[in-house]
Amino acid sequence: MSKTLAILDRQLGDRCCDVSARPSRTHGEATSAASDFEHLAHPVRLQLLDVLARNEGRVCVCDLEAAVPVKQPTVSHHLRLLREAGLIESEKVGQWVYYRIRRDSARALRERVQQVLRAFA
Amino acid sequence: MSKTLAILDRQLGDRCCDVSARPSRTHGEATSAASDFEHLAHPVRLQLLDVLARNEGRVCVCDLEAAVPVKQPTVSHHLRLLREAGLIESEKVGQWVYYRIRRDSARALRERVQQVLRAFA
DNA sequence: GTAGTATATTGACAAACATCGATATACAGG
DNA sequence: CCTGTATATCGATGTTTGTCAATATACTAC
Repeated sequence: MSKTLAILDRQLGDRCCDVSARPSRTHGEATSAASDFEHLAHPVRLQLLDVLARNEGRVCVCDLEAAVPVKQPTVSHHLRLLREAGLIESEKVGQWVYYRIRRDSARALRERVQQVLRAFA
Repeated sequence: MSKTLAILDRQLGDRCCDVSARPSRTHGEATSAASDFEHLAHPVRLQLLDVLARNEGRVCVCDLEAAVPVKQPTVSHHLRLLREAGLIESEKVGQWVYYRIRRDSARALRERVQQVLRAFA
């Protein structure tokens, strides 16, 4: 009766695809969860977040540039993605732009990620 | 003297880019962490893992196909990526192929991910 | 003003990725 | 054998992503 039993009871020669295994989340929910992972799915972005997390509140772009193996426009590109994702914010001071990690967003992200992964392992 | 102080002490007009903010991980380490996230960064893969996690050990491809909004070759494609990542495994039974999640790998993945995210939030 | 520095944006390009139709392979049942 | 079903693979296509040189913008100092 339960969907698990329906699957277990299937024998050789039975019709397949009884469609008893349904996802617990809609595709839309999966898409938004996937976007959390996408933001983290690049080594440069992970390194940028790492540096920002370890240098509270005062890191300019050229410091970040020195920390990763890509050129300045690419650093700006990844910083923009992280900012659009809400994970970092910036403040212009004189000719520099200081970036910092948004701990609240990072924590919320971590909790959403943990919730997804708890269902798998 | 500490790198954090060096950054905080910088004043308007000072030279920027003292390269004092270094990543705590190499680019290689960041690349391997990023690949963990890449495997999870697609809604179809998340839905497949979800169904497999909730239906212990006996889900055939056509059941999975019914659970996601893409065609059968695309399901096979994503299953291959997940298998190559070590997150799932398959067993051929008659004309069907049953997939299951590898709980040990999923748990190891979760722990690596948690370790990365703990550094940010 | 001019010159120099820091950062963002643009535009072009290549590489990677997602998708699917068509086909191949393998198996089951007649 | 042949027919039908389940799954994988191939090949083509369109989309997204990452990268960087060149340029634009904004600021500082003179």
